Amino acid sequence: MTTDGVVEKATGRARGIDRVIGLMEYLHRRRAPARIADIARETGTPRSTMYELVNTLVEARWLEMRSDDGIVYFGPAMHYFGSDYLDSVDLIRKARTEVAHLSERMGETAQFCALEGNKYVVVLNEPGRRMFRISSEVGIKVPIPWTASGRLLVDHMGPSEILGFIPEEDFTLPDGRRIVQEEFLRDIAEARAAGFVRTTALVDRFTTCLAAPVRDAAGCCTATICFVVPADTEAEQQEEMIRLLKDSAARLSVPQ
Amino acid sequence: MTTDGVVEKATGRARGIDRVIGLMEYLHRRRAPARIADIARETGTPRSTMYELVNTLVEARWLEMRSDDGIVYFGPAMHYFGSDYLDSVDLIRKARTEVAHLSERMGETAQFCALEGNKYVVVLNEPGRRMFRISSEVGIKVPIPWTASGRLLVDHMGPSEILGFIPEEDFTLPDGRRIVQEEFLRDIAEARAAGFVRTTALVDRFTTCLAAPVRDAAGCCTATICFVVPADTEAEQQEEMIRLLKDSAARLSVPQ
DNA sequence: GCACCTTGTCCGATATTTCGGACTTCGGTC
DNA sequence: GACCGAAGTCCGAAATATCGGACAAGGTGC
Repeated sequence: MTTDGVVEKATGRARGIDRVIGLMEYLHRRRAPARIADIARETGTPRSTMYELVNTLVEARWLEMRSDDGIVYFGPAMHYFGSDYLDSVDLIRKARTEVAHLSERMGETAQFCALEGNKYVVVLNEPGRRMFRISSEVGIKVPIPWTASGRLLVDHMGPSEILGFIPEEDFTLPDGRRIVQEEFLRDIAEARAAGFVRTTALVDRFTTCLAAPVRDAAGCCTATICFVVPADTEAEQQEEMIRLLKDSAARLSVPQ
Repeated sequence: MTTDGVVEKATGRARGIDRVIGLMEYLHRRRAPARIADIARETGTPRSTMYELVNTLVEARWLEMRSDDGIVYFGPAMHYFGSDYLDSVDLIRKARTEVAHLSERMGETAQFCALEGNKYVVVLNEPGRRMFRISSEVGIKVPIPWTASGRLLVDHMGPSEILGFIPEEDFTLPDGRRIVQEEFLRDIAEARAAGFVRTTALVDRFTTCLAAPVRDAAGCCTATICFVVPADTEAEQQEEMIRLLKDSAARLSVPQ
């Protein structure tokens, strides 16, 4: 994966701001500090340009030098801006409280998820108290059929609309298995009727995901709130989690 | 307040990236969505340039159009990058758990604070359950003497070093009152001995702040964890909070 | 010691981005 | 209905940011 998105003219010249966007998105995909030269190579940016830009960004604290060895990653300024964003969106602000309560109460990973285009993203993630934390990565796009929440987030569409909306290749799981479209559509209908959804061993063999829909005034599922737990979690405990999720989801939803 | 920081050549020309940094910092200071024309004026950027940049940033989801009326504010990408930052810093990741527990347990606002240069900043803020939430703003620089935590964060320095480190004008509170330097130094010594600090009615007349120090291997206070509560909170409850803070702080500190 | 690779800095040329200003809409006010 | 200000778009000119390549400083393997 190289340039992606950076519009270069024929000469290979690009605006600094476009280079910076490419750089930040690269770091986000990578989810780990990177060497400047690597960033330059992977984003298709000339080395001298990248050094120049990184210096500017480090000064602004958008990036941070790690282990003063030419390794950089996101800096505190990104957290401050992101925090401003979370505070500015009413639904997300309320969801933070809910997710925190859920995670604290059950000691399991709780999340708040939504659609971004035709992909699923985790918006909020509060890890549980487990040693080996089960949790997806915030802000990473994932095919809709790979997730429990995905089955709720498209439930306002008709079957053909859903299949038109989700790219064909998204029905193939990371391990190569295929999700049968009819089963997927059936899951969606059942989830809608039940007011929650449960999936087990979808992307991860030992994980169960429980999710409840957050609905807007039109009854459209705009987001979900969910637990991510080990697949062998006691049935009774799962029932309690579903109750809690439904309560939280109701508080976040616009009363019908 | 205009340009601030944006290095303009004599002609008034500046790099796009510098303009963008100015724009984001303006929004952060403002803490509210802004009209594009206002951003341009307030940051000293030509209007046509600002429109161009905002379009680019909206497309990248760094900014978001609010109410499609030319009003913009931070977008989800900032949250994703900020989230990556939080996860990448070990101390902050641990502090998130502590702050969440504290806030949940007592129902009051809990925070994790640090120094940024010679100013104090709130890094993590978990609001309590109060109707009128008492809470400072994440990522906003505040003079050290205005805060309880500030009295811990400089306790590795000598008196003259401290007074040299903190700008003279930072001893003046927002309402014009002066903090006497000798008293400030005494507070610091007492706080160090007690292992916590309490301040009341410093910036805000009705607020008490309780803080405990997080120390590194050298015993230097690199951060604090604190509660922000109404000044009339029962003494007994405050004692419990102090106990909780000390426990949390100990878990975050490097064992001496 | 030598060859080789990587990191980081520096410099001049030129392709391009920024900038100012003109212009069109739109909405409100008198 | 005329006037005014604000929002947004468009365009050509020129100041300059980006780029390639050269270079120095380390580090490593043989």
